[in-house]
Amino acid sequence: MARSACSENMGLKKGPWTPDEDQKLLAYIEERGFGNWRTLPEKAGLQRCGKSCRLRWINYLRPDVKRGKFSLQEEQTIIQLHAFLGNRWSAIAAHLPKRTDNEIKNYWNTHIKKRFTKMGIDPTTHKPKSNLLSSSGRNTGTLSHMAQWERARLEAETRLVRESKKLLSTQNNNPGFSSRSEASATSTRSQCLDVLKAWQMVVSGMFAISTNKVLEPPSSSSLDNSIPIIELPPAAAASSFACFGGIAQDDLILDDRSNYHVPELDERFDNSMTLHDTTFHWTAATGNIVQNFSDISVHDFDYPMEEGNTN
DNA sequence: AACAAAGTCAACCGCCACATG
DNA sequence: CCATGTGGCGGTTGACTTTGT
Repeated sequence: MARSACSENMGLKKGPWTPDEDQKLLAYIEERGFGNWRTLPEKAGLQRCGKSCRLRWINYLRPDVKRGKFSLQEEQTIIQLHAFLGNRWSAIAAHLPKRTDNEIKNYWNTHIKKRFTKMGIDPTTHKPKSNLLSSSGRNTGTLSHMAQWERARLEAETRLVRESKKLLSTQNNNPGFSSRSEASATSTRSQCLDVLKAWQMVVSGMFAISTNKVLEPPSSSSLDNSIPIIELPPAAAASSFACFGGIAQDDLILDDRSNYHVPELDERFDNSMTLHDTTFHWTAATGNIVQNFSDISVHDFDYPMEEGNTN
């Protein structure tokens, strides 16, 4: 049976929401929870389709939605995560508390993307356009490897969220509980700052290797063989992890090959994917990308400062 | 002041994945 | 398995606002 799209639902209103409609939706959800989006509009006395209600709630009415300008930190996070994830806005949004995927997508398309283009950087690959041909092999290899990690991790997160949904379905009709999406997002956030952590470690690794560079022949089967692998000297690696990654030095375990592991990440990766090796290998190829991030992020814009940020 | 162009962002659309029967 | 319903996602649109001439 063919499904009817929102637009095909006769007599249903489209376009901008009125304050009255907002009030109806809000009141209904506060009182009874949202349960089934498809049947909600009728119960709430709205001439809208369920999808429209859901979107309005998620992007605008939800009490924990943060609106307004993006801070410098938020923007950096978006850029970093976009390098890993591409246009997976919901995954990116999971790392930005109180921001919606739609808002992030809009911000990317209207602000960041333009700035990238202006600076001659390809917004898709995050690489200077002039370097696309010459260096694509190296960087693409690194990023795709990282993306592989992240893809697998996201799959695991999806499973987690699905499990939590089952739990939450019992709470759905509790008026005090605002939204499943909210709960899912919260659950996801609490579980998965790994990417950011990992990225920050990439950055820290890059700085650490600047004076202690040790090149080794390719060793990991999971890495592009053309990429020279840089092993962080234990001391440098540990201190930089502790500084940048938000991971205490005590959390790191040194294995018999002098590689550092983060048990928390190891465990999570083990649960979510097949990794040949969860040891962190940072490649020189990452360097220029990170440099680009910082160049771009501080480029001629006024940023609202986060509380407590003295930059 | 009037108009055009550019920018912004809320909302829609179509597709997909997953759950359920 | 298959059919169907639902929620969720990313791409896109278009109304509205701001900026430039």
